[in-house]
Amino acid sequence: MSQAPPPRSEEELVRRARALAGWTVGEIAGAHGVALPADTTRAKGLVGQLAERALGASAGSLDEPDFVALGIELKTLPVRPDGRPKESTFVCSIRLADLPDTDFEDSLVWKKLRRVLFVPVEADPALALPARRFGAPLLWSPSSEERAVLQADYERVATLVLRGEVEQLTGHLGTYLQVRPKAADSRARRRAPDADDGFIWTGPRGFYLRTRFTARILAGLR
Amino acid sequence: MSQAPPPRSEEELVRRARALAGWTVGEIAGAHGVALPADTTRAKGLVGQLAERALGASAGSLDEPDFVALGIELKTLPVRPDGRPKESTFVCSIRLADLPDTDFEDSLVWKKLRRVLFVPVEADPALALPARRFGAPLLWSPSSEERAVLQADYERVATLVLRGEVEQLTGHLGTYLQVRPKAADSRARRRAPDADDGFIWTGPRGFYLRTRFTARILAGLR
DNA sequence: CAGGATCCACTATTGGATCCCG
DNA sequence: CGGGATCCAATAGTGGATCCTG
Repeated sequence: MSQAPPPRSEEELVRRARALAGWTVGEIAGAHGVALPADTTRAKGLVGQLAERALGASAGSLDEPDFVALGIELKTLPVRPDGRPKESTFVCSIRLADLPDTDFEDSLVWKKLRRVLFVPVEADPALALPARRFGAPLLWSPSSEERAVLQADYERVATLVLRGEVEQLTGHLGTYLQVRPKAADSRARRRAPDADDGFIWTGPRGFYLRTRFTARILAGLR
Repeated sequence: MSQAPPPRSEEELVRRARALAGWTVGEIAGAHGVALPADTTRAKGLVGQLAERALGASAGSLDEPDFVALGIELKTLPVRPDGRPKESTFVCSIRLADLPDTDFEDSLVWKKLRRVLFVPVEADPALALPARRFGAPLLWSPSSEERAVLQADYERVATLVLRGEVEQLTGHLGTYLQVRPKAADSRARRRAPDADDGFIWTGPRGFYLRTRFTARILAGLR
């Protein structure tokens, strides 16, 4: 399986992403020697990982954006036939124990969202996975208003965790940044601080960008 | 059919509305000699008119709140078993021709929403109409934030009408104040200004309060 | 018709549950 | 597990259609 070298500049990364546009998932998978399951249920995440390979993302970066040297995070975005995103976008897991001690500026959320390369991919269920096409990429940074909303969403979550109210962390929270379960299944458990000095077990959660937020971004409504 | 005299003060109106709470629609209808259809489909609006009678609203006020002397508008609010409203709340019809010339301060929307007496009424489909109970009333005025949002919603509509874009007036518009059809049926037509000096025919529309807005109000989330 | 509203088929959104890879 | 995500049942929202009274 081939893996492209890291792009040396933002321009190079954007050139590569533009070159991807119009090709199908099947074509790109073939070019990189990646096998595609027939069933999309068995392929969750594969298109994202394929895009990483094709664009030269540093594989397995943990607390950093995908393109570490460029400070750019890569996100594939499943889009409907009309171009609007279908799903929310995973940002990062929530470290419940660290959250109250981490300012937004220093958070992984902010590190990843400061600059994002969105790569749309067709996700019409009527299209078989190999037939789906990559679309024109969008290199995005939040406006000051967007940043303020993201920060407010983050701080609301941090406050709840600080107060030990982790069970209030549901998908209802957040204007742009949403909180959702992030686990293989609902039986997974993590320790979280409780209201006193102890801890409680709760389901692991992640930060996601709401679909309507990425829809605004793609639509160029700034 | 009996009709209560107008209340002489806000306090008297609220006393009457509180006295209504707990009684059923059937009981109040009986007390006022009003017949109730068996079918709720044939009774649309009747509970609202019954509440007007019972509380002494000035019948047939047009461009004024129901209690003209008090400046208070009466709205019955159909609520689910858990107390949350089921439907949006009609405010007033949209006079398409006048809208662009009328500031929010002078609008019928603002005249009616400045002060509203909400009277909840059970609206669980499992309950027959006569068995549905009136709930505890809430005398409400918009906070400054709420007013600002209502005004922004209003002005967005006014702008679209001014530009002749009446076909953009759909239920999607508005954070708190929604635009919806307001007619006996979909064949009804009204004249509306077009982009030039002429007019086009379009369906009559009204301003409504979104269900989520009245839900916030009832929940006391201010 | 304007004011008082609700019905309901359809679509869109929600958010908890789940799946692959290394 | 953490990073890459999507699935899908249930709920909420939409808005056209409709109904009564004066």
